Amino acid sequence: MEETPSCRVETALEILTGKWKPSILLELITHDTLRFSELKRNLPNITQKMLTAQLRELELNDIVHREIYQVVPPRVEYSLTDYGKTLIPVLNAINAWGEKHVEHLAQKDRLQDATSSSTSDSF
Amino acid sequence: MEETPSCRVETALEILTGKWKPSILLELITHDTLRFSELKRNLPNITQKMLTAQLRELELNDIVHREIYQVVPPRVEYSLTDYGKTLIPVLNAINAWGEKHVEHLAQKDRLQDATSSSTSDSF
DNA sequence: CTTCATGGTATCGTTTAGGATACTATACCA
DNA sequence: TGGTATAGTATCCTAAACGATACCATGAAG
Repeated sequence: MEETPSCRVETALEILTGKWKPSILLELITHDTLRFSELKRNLPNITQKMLTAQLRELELNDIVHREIYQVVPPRVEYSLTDYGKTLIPVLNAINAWGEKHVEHLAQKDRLQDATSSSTSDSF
Repeated sequence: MEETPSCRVETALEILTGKWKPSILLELITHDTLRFSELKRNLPNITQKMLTAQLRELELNDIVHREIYQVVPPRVEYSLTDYGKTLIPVLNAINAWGEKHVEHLAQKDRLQDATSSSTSDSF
C-alpha cells in the first residue's frame, strides 16, 4: 500500500468488491440479523464456500458480527457491526451514482440509435 | 443484471474496480489532461496493455474522453468527461471512508496488542 | 442405530484478471 | 537508408477468483 489518496479508495474498494459482498451487505442492511442458512437462501446462486469466505473477510474487517450459539444443529447469526453501518451512506452514494449511470448510458444509446438511424433511414 | 438495489452498487463498482482504474482516475482528476505516455510515466508499474484496456473501458462508459491528434508520432490525450466528473464526489466519499477504515483497523490492532500483551506480560 | 439439520471444510477444476514480451505503423530527422 | 518517438496490438503465460462437489461433526428425534 502506498500513501497516495487513490490508495484509500482502493482500501475501501477491497472491502466492497467481490462478486457477492454488495449483495451480502444489502441483505444485512435490510434484514438486520440473518442466519447462515437464511443468507444462503436469499442469495440463490452463491455457493457455501463463497458465502463463508466473504463473510469471513467482512468479519475480519469488522464490518459484520458473527454470533455463534452453542447448540445442535448449529445456529450462527450474522449482522452488521455499528462500525459496519458507517458503510451504509457510502453504499447509498455508490448506488445513487449507479442509478444515474444506467440512465446516462440508456440516453447515450438512444442518441446513437437516433443518429445511426438517420444515416440509414433510407431503409 | 437484476433489479435489486445492490445491482446498481455493482454497476457503479464495475466502473471503479480493476487494479488500475482508481489510479488512472486520480491522475485525470489532478492533471486534467494527460497524454498516453504521461499516464504511463505516472503509473510506473502499469503495462501498456493494461493502460490501454482500462482507458478503453472508461471511454466506453463515457467517463474519459480520448482526443486523437493526427500527427506523427501519434499524440493522444485523455481527460475526464463532464459526466466522468460526477464520479469525483463518489470517489471522495469512498476515499474518506477508506481513511477512517485504516484508522479503525489500527485502533483495533492496538486494542488487541494491549489485551494480548496483558495476557503475556510475564515476559 | 439411523436419519436429519446446520454450518461449515477440503479438493479439484474452470474462468477471468493481469503481466511479460514482442511486434507494428507512421513520418520525421540524420 | 536507418534510427527515433508514440500509441498502440498480438500472443502467451501465471495467478487469483470463483464454482462444483464431496465430505465432516454434532446431538436430538424416531
